[in-house]
This record gives sequence, C-alpha cells and structure tokens, in this order.
Amino acid sequence: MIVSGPKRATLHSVAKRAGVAVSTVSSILNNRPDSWSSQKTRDRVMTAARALDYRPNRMARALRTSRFQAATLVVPDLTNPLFALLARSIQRAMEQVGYDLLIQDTEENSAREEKILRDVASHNADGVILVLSIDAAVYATRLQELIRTFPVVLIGPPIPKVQIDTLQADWKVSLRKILDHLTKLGHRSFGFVDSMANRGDGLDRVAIFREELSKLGLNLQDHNWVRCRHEAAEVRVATGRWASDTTAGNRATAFVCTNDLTAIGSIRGFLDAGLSVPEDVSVVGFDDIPLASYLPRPLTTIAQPIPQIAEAACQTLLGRIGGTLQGAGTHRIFPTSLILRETTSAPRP
Amino acid sequence: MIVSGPKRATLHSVAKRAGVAVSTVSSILNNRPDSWSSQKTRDRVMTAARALDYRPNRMARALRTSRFQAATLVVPDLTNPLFALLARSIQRAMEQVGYDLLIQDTEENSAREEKILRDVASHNADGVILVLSIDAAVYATRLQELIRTFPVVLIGPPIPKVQIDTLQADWKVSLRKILDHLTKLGHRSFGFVDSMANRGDGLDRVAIFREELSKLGLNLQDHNWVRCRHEAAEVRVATGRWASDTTAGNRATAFVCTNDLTAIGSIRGFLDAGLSVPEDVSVVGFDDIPLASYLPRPLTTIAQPIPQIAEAACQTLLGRIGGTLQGAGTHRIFPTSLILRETTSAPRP
DNA sequence: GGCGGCTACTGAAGCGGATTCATAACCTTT
DNA sequence: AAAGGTTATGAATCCGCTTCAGTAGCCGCC
Repeated sequence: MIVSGPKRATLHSVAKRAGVAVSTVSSILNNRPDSWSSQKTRDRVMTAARALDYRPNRMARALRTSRFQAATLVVPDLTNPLFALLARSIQRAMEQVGYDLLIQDTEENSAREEKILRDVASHNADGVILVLSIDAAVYATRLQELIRTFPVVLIGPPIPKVQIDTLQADWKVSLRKILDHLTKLGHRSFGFVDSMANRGDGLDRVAIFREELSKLGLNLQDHNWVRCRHEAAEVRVATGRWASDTTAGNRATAFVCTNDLTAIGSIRGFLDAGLSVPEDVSVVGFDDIPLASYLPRPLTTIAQPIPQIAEAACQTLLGRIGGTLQGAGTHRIFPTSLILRETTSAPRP
Repeated sequence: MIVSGPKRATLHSVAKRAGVAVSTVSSILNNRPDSWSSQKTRDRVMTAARALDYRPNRMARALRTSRFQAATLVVPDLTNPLFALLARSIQRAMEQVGYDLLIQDTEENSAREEKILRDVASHNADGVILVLSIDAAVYATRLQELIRTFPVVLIGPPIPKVQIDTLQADWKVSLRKILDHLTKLGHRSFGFVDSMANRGDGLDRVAIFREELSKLGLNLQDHNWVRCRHEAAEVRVATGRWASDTTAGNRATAFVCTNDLTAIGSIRGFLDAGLSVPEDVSVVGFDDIPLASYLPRPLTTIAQPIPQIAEAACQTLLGRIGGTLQGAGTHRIFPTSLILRETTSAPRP
C-alpha cells in the first residue's frame, strides 16, 4: 500500500537512456511533422521509452501547452437515464481523442447551477458542454461573458442574442409526430405534463405544443396543463389531482409528457386515481430511456439520437478549444423518432 | 466567441500590482499557517488579487504539487440510477475539498473495464474509486500492482490477498432482513435472480443467500436460481422462461433480486407469463432507486446508505492520496434497511 | 556595541515537458 | 577540398506555482 511508488520515467530519463537530447525524445514521441529524425534514433528512443514504461506527465504537458485534455459536462440530473446515456456517449467520444471527462450534476437546483456555471472555468478542463435545468436565457449575460474566455457548447435551444453553439433534438417535429399518431387514433382533447416548469426549454416547449395544436384547430386548456417543478414525485401527485378533478369539462384523453420519467410519474398518478393507461388516458413520453420498454406497460415515446448529439457536441467543443472552429455560434437540430409501444390507444368512445 | 481571451492574472501580476514578491502572494492566498504576514500586506494582496480576478492556474499548481486535485470514479453502468446516485454523492463529497471528479463507465463490458483499469493511473486524477462489474478477484494481480503506485478504493467485497481499501453494504444482514420478512409472510420456497452473473460480488451473493437459507433449514433449488449477464433485457426473458416452466416442482413463491433494475425486469417477465406480482410471486429488489416507489407496483427493496458510503469512500481515498492513511487495507460495511412496499405479500395458499 | 533572536518578506530553484534556435553532422555540388 | 545546403541534435527558456533558504530590519540583552 505504498502510494508514493518508485519515480516515474520522465522525458529526461528516457533521453538519457537512449543517449539523445530531451528535445529529440519529445519531438519523436509526439511525432512532430517536421524534423524527421533518423530511423535509428527513432528506434532507440522508442525502445527506451517502452523499457522505462514512459508516460508523459499530464501536469507538465498541460502547463506547457495550457491544455488539460479534458472537458466538463454539466447535466441537470445524472439520475435521469437520459443524461446518464448522454454522459456515456460524450465520454466515449472524448476518450477517442484522449480527453478526460469531468461531470457536474446541478441536481436541478438553480443555486447550485449558478455556482457551477460561475466556477466552471476554474476546473481541470478546457471547455464545457452544458445542459441547463432552467431557462438558459436567465444566464444570458453570464454565458455571454463566459464564452469570451472559455469554450462552451449548449445542448438546448439557442439563446437570443448570445453567440453560443447549440445542439438540440427537434421538439417541434417530434410533437408533430406524436399529435399525428394520437389524432389518427381518434384523440381530440390533449393534455401536457411538464415536470420541470422551470426547465431550460420549458416555456418553449408548451409554446410549440400550443402552436402545433392550433394547426389542428385545437388548443390546450388550462386544466389539462399539468405542471410542477420536479420529477416523478410531484408529477404523480399532480396528475392524480387532475384525474380526480371532476369539475373540469373536456378532459384530455391523451397526455404528452416532456420526458419519460415524467410519463412514468404521470402513469402512476393516473393509476392511483383509478384510471387505466391507455384505456382511459393515453400517455406519450420523451427520451426513450432503456427502462421505457420494460415497464409493465411499455411506454410510447420519442427517441432522441443521443450518440449523434453527443458526438456533434464534442466535435463542436473540440473545434472551439482547438481554434479550428471560429466565429458565430452554430446551431444544430437533430431528428427524432416516435417509438410506438403500449401506452397509447384509441380513446374510450 | 474569442476563446483565447485576455491573459489571465498570474501570481506574478498580482505580486506586481500589490508591490510585493510572488512568494508572499502565494503564501497569503493559500494562507499558509506559518508566515503570518502583516495585515497591511495581506490586505494589499487580497485587494490586488480581487481586482485582477486572480484564479490560480491549476495546471501549474498540479505540476508543482504533483496533485491534480481530482479523482476518478469508475462504475459499471452510469445508466443505473444507483450508480448515478453514487456518482452524485461522491462528487458532492469531493467538491467539498476542492476536488474535481472524473467519471468512467465500463458499461459492464469486461474488455473495456480492463482497459480502463490499465489506464486509470494516467488520467488527470490523483486516485480512483472503483466499482467493478465482474469479480474483482480476476483483477487481483493488476490491482495489487496498481495500488503500489496509485491510490485506489474499492466499493465491493474485499479481495483475498489484496491489500486494498474496501467499502460495501451489508449484504448478509440485508438478506436476513428480507428472508425474515418473507418467511413471516409465510413463504417457504425462495428464488434468486442475479442479473449480472459475472458481477463483482456475484458469487459471493448467492453463496451468502444459500447460507442464510440453510440457517432456516431451506435451500436454493437450481431451477429457482435465475441468472443472466445483463440488466432488464435478459432478466425479463429469463424470469419469463422460469415462469412458463411447468415441469419444475417446488416453485419459488418469492424472489430476491440483486438490484432494483433486475427486480423490475423480473416483474416484467412474470407479468409477461401471466403471473401477477405479488399475488403469484413476491419480488424484492436491492438499492431503492428513486423510481422504485413510482412503479405501478412500488417495489419492496433494500436501501443502501449511498451518501455515507460515498463520503467514507472519499475520506479513505483522500487519506491515501494525502498519506494520512497508511498501512493495510481497511474494510467497512454499511448497514441497510428494508423498505416495505407493494411487491411482497403472503403466498397463495 | 556586538550578538542572538525575532518578524516580515524576498529570491531563486525547480516540477516535467514543449519549443525555439543555434550548432553540429552529413551530404551535395563545384 | 571547400563552399553551400540539408537535416539531426541539444542547450536554454518558459509555463505558473510552491517552497525553502535566506536577508533586511528591528529589538533587547549581556
């Protein structure tokens, strides 16, 4: 259990063993494009490096190149499988290029989020991929300032007036797919469940939902708009309350939820209230977390192309870090697909 | 979007502005216990630092102190809320002491796990907290060698002959609690569902299960031992197969699962086969993930004290990193509690 | 008044690797 | 064989910070 083991090999020790200069070793090991050292020297150096099990000291390298070779990922809730999946994909993409990934969980706590955002530039990382839990516009000023000196990529909708790179799933078209599916089944009265009313794209989402609804000549009635601040816990209560509210006319026969966890909570709430899914209410989720298919009633939901989003986010961030990507913020939207399972059916006649 | 902003303040620039030496600034900002500088100088330095928005360059500090102030966490599956929760708790504990947290997900892939283990010491981190997905004994040699030069803490059962620090939940007592609860309900025939037959403590777990069972004069019959390599997907199939296997005598009326995800998959399998839970089979999980209480049938399960385990793991790791903890590996076991919900009931008469 | 003992601060040496630039070695060419 | 042109090599410097030996100034004491 001796933690301070034998001295690690350094460039210097490799150079000595190979009988060449430190700089020679450095340029050979990093195979610098110019300076083609002779094959002989090259071999000598490689052999020595291998023999000594040389690994560059990342601290020294970082100091010299002012690059950690690491990035930070900030998510609202690591516990949500969607973000875990995102984290996994991003980590995979990053490790391809030798980057480490730091993960910060804001736990959907805005004070914490603010703090993390303030300090994000003083961690062992060269840039950050951000998924915010409250409306990103709130941070407009801070972000504007941050990106001046630190590479940032935002997964979420663009922020007006802020020149930041963004990536997001196509919520509008997703909604269109959902509504198309539900109306074909015969639904005419829709509800919306928003588990994080203060979520980054929260307002945006309902707004677009309303817009799509209106194209069908429908609208979202207030009593069918169920919202609360957190995940499953509160959603369950909120949908339960909706279900037992007998006063409201024109009750929704199908609910669209902003994510799968919310959908699961909603279903629980409906069940609590004696409503069965999908017989009494249809429910559609968003994200297609792995669990969605293993629920007693496999969830109909929208799948996001997480690996692609992750990959693109990394490329963008690396572009900013390396300076190959410059200029105005880029914005990308990714297509989604509707996964039909068992929580949607025709409404009761 | 200018990423290479204005030059950040350095110790040197702060020193110049305050009109003192670099070393003075350093010792004041780190308020070194000795060297009580005069209040006057202290103020001057603080003011200058604030004015310049000075933040120590972590790369330089790391190089000098040969400490990244960061740790790695390796988990088998970030997607499992248990590990997400663990990651969150560890991150919280680490940030208390100014440490960053790197997260690596082995994705329950042993090749990947092996690779991660091999490279774990060459990342931007000072130590690692390990949760393995396959029997840790497999890595005995590698781990033995690793801890010679790199601080490691293992969350899981101790490995024979390896002097490594370990922490784990009390599986034996947990089982006792589960069996106690189930036998009181009248169950006499038990089954075991192991979703990761190759999981670190896998063998260990069945062995202890058998042991506890034998204390009650019972035993685990082979056809009631359902196992497979992965989570929900395979479990569902496996339990479904069990359920439809009519040839077996003395079929289990209650199943103990090694984790909640497995329990959820099992329930799904039973349901598929037309068995209802808990009327036909009782099911007990392990972990008490947040979702457990929101399932249509809230899950009876064992809760682990994740925050405490996380905290202790961090303390241990930091102790090794800082050298305050030395000598033989320490081993800690944490108490768990049985959470009674709705997936257990008396067996059919 | 010279000496030791303080206090309050300073100077300079690295940490390990990247990079620049001068020099050395080698090879053409005339 | 000397000049000219490559290419290979190594010494020096720097990155920003910590650390520690050390100095200057001051006080009190025999």
